[in-house]
Amino acid sequence: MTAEPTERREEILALATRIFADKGYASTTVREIADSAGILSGSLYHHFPSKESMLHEIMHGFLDGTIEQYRATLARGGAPLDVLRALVHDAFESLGANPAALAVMINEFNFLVQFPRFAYLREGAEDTEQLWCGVIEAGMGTGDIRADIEPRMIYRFMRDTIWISVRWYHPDGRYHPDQIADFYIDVLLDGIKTGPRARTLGEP
Amino acid sequence: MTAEPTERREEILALATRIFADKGYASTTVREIADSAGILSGSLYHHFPSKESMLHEIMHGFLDGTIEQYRATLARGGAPLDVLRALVHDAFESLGANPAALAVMINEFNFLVQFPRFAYLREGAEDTEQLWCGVIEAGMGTGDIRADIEPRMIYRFMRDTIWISVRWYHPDGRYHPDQIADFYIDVLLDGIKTGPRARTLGEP
DNA sequence: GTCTATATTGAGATAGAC
DNA sequence: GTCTATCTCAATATAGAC
Repeated sequence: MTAEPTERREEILALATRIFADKGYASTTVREIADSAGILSGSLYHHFPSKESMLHEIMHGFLDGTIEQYRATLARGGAPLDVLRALVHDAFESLGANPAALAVMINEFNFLVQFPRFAYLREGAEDTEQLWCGVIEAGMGTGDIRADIEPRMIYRFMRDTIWISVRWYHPDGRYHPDQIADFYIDVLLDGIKTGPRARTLGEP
Repeated sequence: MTAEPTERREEILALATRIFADKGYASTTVREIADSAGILSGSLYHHFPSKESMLHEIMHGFLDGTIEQYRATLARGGAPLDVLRALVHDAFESLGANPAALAVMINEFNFLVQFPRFAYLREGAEDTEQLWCGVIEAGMGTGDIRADIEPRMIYRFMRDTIWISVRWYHPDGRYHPDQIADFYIDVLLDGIKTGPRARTLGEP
């Protein structure tokens, strides 16, 4: 059931991820996946027990990877605002590393999370929320972040605005994920109005 | 083909909109829609020629409604920052009026827009983008909005962050769309850092 | 306006040869 | 590891009675 990760498997899974991201999981047929891999649909079942198992692998891979990165950042410690900046960088990095997997995640999450066999999605999301909110609350404690908003609202606002950028992000574009992260942090912390706090994309 | 809008039709379309929003268009069956209306699947075809025609009606209804509102706001004129605020209010109003229709729109847009018969989606999106960008550029001209970012980036950032809030917005919640709009404008224009420009949700 | 009954297609999945 | 061939089921849609 949990087959060893061969190169061919990974290759097919990457193809499936892209198609799921483009068309949506439900609208994707196993025949399309097989076509893109240059094989027939039946041959897919040598690598994966089902279409859904591919989705599980994609979700698990993405969730586990990002959470691990967040924990490492948190473990390094630092001032709340700095940790928050680092988390934003982590998020954009995972976005840049596998935009298709993230697209699948944000497109299918709400629908899948209702099924018991996808319960791990909710757990992962809640763990992540706890982690971010802890940092935001710390920032409110030090007076760096406005405390008149619920930390959860700030977190979800940040998460969604970062994640949604996958819809226009192109890995081959002119900006590196780190640049985009810096820019995003500026806009989020200082707003889009003119003022002395603003910083441009051109600066390092 | 284009049937007159009876009450029963509208009722069924509203039910379909909610289910499309919850499960996704592709994962929704005509049987589920019929079930929720208390009829059998075959009976749906007395009201609509196909499942896809329901989707078209939902999309058209939402797009046409919001664009009309935007145009009316623009026609009233005013200072760029004030018009921008009014547009944000419009957006949250259309979100509050029919969250399910908006959810369908943002969930299915990217997939559907590739099909020629959904080309009007792209046209509507482009018209809207032009409209907002004109206001943003005017705001840059008056020096109210930082001019080191492309207007299109600002627009898409605003649009996506507003639209995505449909995922946690509850029509029966404690906040009126206008309140949320005010709050959003504050955060977007002034950022989440502490400072004299910040305003709380409590104020009118 | 809804039901009964059914046509038709396309999907995910399987068994065994190569 | 892939192909051939096929099974099975569920989905959209239709025709005509009530």
